[in-house]
Amino acid sequence: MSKKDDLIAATKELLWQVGYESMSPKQVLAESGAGQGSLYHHFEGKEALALIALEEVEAELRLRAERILLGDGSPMERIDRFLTLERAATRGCRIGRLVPEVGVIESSLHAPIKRYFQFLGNMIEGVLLQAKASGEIPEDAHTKQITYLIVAAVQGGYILARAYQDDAAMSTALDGVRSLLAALQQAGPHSAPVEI
Amino acid sequence: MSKKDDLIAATKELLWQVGYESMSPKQVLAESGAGQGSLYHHFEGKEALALIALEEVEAELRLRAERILLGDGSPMERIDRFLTLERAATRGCRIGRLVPEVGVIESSLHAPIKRYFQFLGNMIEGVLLQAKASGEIPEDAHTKQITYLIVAAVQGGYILARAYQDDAAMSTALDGVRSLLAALQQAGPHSAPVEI
DNA sequence: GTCTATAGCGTGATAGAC
DNA sequence: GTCTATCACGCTATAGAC
Repeated sequence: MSKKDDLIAATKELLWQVGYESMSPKQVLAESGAGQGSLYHHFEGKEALALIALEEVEAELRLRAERILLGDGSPMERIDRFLTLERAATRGCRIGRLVPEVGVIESSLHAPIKRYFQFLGNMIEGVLLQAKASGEIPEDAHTKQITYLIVAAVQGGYILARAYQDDAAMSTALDGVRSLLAALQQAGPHSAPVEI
Repeated sequence: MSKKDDLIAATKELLWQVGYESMSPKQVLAESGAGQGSLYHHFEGKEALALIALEEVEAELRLRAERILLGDGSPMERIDRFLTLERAATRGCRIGRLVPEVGVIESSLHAPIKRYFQFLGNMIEGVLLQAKASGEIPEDAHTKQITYLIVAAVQGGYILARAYQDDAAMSTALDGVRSLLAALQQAGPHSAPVEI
């Protein structure tokens, strides 16, 4: 099982660093120390290997989010802890960075990506509903919109940090969310959110 | 000048659709109808062609943002119009979609990208400062953080829409920003934003 | 289960005719 | 200024020895 695991580990790293389309089996072999045959013995090809690797990444990120969002503290404290998580901002999101690639969206790799965002959204919205129930945020706050905003701000924060080549850009964007959520918590129960 | 322009137009389209690393000169030739020699007569190579194309995209997106953010209406109305701009959400941002690629960030293509985000940030923050001056938002609102949040929400909105394969996901995220900005406008002048 | 060798194709770029 | 023909190389995948 050793070489197989080495191949998966190398693929996880390369998917993060160079993405799927630009990741060559040759690079995977070099990074893992395996020979040509090992890859095609254990996996049907590049896509099958990437799928296994990506599903592992998905599990890791889900676990990290779960630990915080189902952890200690009031609902809004947990949201805040999620927003202040330490992230390798300029490296980009291990899952979100793959989304622009056509070869990802139009292949089996789309499934774990969509699943991850759905999971994260459900998790965050659940916490926001708790915050509403406990009175931390107004009754009429739009939890679905705020959920999507939080996820988008994280993803966009990665993009900004990479564009500026500066981790701080992501923190600034996420502090913006925290700042507006703080204002929401101060607002009365009838703060007239946007109509759709 | 005809074939040269055709090559640039084809490159702009392909940069959007498949990105930089996965865009082959062969594709550009097919899409533009030009022959092999035309590309290398007018440009030094793939990177030089992509740079010209990307600078044109940059100019187009700057112009679009400028028209809205320096246009009619109160400052916060203009921000709102920027957030409700019609966007090809599932296609992704023509500039932001290139950011995850190593070959983009580590090449001459990085410059127009960074420049665009700086321009957009300056523009939005300028409008937020006007909003502050006119009393539309509280004196102590953190304009830089909110600026970064707005840009990140747009970029992340594109990612979400593409991950879900649903344009509505982006609108929902941006409605989240609009909703929180509306709450901010309702809030008093001492709404205690997050401390950094 | 792991390796080396190699196939078949597409890439980015060049040469040189018209 | 535009074209076709071609180069050297790297890609994904397969074959077959050990």
